[in-house]
Amino acid sequence: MPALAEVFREHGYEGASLALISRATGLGKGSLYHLFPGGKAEMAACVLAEIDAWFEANLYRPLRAAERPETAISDMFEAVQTYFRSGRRVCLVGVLALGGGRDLFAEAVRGYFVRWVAALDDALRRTGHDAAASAALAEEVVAQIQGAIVLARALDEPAVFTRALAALQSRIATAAG
Amino acid sequence: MPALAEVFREHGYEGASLALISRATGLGKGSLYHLFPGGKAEMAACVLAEIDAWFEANLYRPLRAAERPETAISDMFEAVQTYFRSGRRVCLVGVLALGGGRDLFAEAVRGYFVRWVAALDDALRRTGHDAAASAALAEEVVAQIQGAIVLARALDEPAVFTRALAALQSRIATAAG
DNA sequence: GTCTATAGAGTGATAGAC
DNA sequence: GTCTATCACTCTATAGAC
Repeated sequence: MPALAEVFREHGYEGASLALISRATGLGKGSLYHLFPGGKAEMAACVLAEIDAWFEANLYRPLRAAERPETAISDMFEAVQTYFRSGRRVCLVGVLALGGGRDLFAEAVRGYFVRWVAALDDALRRTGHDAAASAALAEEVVAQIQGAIVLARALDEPAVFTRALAALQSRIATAAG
Repeated sequence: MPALAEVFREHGYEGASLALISRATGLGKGSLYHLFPGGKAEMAACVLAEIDAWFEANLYRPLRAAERPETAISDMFEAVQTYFRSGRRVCLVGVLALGGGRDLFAEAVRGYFVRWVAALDDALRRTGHDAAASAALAEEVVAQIQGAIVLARALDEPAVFTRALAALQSRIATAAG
């Protein structure tokens, strides 16, 4: 299942052929269609659901529930840095947002980002930002993370991603009131 | 040719089939292979070259050459807003950076972003930023633009893109010394 | 005739579905 | 493994310009 996710990340939805998936997972086509009767679309949907669950458990919930929101935000950046492997690993949800099977997964893609922004907004507000500022900042932070992945991959410089996260953290710290 | 670019933007490299390209451009396969003997790869390369030339002429050169860099930066944001249709239109170079024929076009993709960041860095420096600050800011701005496209598409809210550009402009203005 | 642009049937390979 | 559809691509034929 992690192998399946990696195939979609590396090749996108259209580029992830059943042959590639079969090789990466070590499963024959028969096994794949037994596990996912809906075919490739269901495979991608399952991967998306798993990603969503991971982010919900490891990022969104802590951001909303933490007693110390500053710590939760700092933990978020650490988790993001690890998860995206300093920008070497692509965000599948972002890839799907730009193209590929966009219409098929529009709802899941939308939910992922809506909840990320909302959770971060929640945490920022509890650090003392007023409503308007925290909403805008949350949106900027999530967008910057996505853009940093694009730029780090394009330049083949993971340092770009790391720098972007550091800059965001310091902006949040100085903006906090 | 603009139609060709739009097919790659909308469907990515792998997703842009010759059938789609043929329909979108109104040209038969014979014509396409006459114009682009190298096939699909050459079509995408030509589109990339055209995009690159457009950005060079309309963004990079003005940023580097303008007598009033503040105006050039402001013009850049206006051009970006128009070009990406408030985030409704995707950045093909960003799409290629994330997946698809990444290895085929790595050099072109890298050059596009390197020159964008460098040109903006140049302009920012001439507005009074010191070298370190302007380099960091240029990188952040370009990444934020890419991320804003992802987020605006994912949420299906072009306003996200417009807001992001406005926020960047005000950050540049307040940071200027 | 030569050259350039067009169209489209037809190639083997491979896609996803079963 | 077997299906059909579709993939990128090749090839032949045709049109008009000069």
